[in-house]
Amino acid sequence: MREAHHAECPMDSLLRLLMGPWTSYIIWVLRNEGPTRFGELKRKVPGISAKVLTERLRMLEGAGLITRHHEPTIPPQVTYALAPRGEELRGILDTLNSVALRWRAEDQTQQAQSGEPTCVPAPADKPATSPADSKTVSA
Amino acid sequence: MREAHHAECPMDSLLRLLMGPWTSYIIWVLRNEGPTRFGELKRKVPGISAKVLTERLRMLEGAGLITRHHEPTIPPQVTYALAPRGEELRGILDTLNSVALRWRAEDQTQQAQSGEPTCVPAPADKPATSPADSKTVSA
DNA sequence: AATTTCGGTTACGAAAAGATAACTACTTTA
DNA sequence: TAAAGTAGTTATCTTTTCGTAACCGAAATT
Repeated sequence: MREAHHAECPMDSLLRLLMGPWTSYIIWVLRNEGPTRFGELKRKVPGISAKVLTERLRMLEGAGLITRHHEPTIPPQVTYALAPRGEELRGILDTLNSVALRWRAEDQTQQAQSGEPTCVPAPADKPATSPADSKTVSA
Repeated sequence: MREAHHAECPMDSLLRLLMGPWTSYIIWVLRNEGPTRFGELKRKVPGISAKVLTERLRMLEGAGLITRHHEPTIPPQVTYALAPRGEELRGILDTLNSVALRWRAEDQTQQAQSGEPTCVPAPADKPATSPADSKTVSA
């Protein structure tokens, strides 16, 4: 019902995709941690259930934002990573993050990020598989 | 429950704010149409109910993204507009829109935006953002 | 031999969100 | 006099979503 109203708008579709409660956080974790396995991802996203995590992952995969690599070993290993399109989102997420950081700093009218948890652990993230730096920093 | 997990992350808070079903669309309309009255806004967002629209508007206002100008005339006129912080989001929304547009074009592997509805009517938007008349009645 | 691990899926109940409609106050219009 | 319009609010009902728990197969571990 909600997706039938103005789904013809590309941005709205994208926004609608990114809109789910955990969606952005999952992308954020993948962005910061690099390729991550299901269980580890679940551990990284504190309160999420396997059901919702699977659901979001499937949605994201269907949208081409992440990839799913299934290693059919006996304890199966499923690794998720940002797809090229997910990588394209990095610039936007970074910009959004800087805006959010700035606003918070303005709200505090004082120190921006002193000992504050920044959610983005390190600028030098794990070069797990994608050594390609943010080449799509558009904004 | 959902907002207690990692609400300390500025970006997640912002994402969480932008996340609501109609939220982004409202900002988008305000961005494209300029200051808009409640009824007109409701007409611009096809399937929204007054309840949800009010709720989103209040939330957005509380976050400082939009302003609410209440003219206490007899048929009351309430006009909503992007606040400075809402304006700051324009770049991000534009980038996101261009990404969405590009992806859609890639999906079609052919013409990008021929006769497609673009959701962003005109780059030359209404300059009605003068802060002189927006008193911001504050809740 | 039984349990644990891994990456899920399924069913079920609870909770949250949303839709709908009625109602507010006041003026203008028919 | 009655209806419409403006900007909502409130209540109730329905829909959707979410969390929890159980379960899956097979191999490794205890």
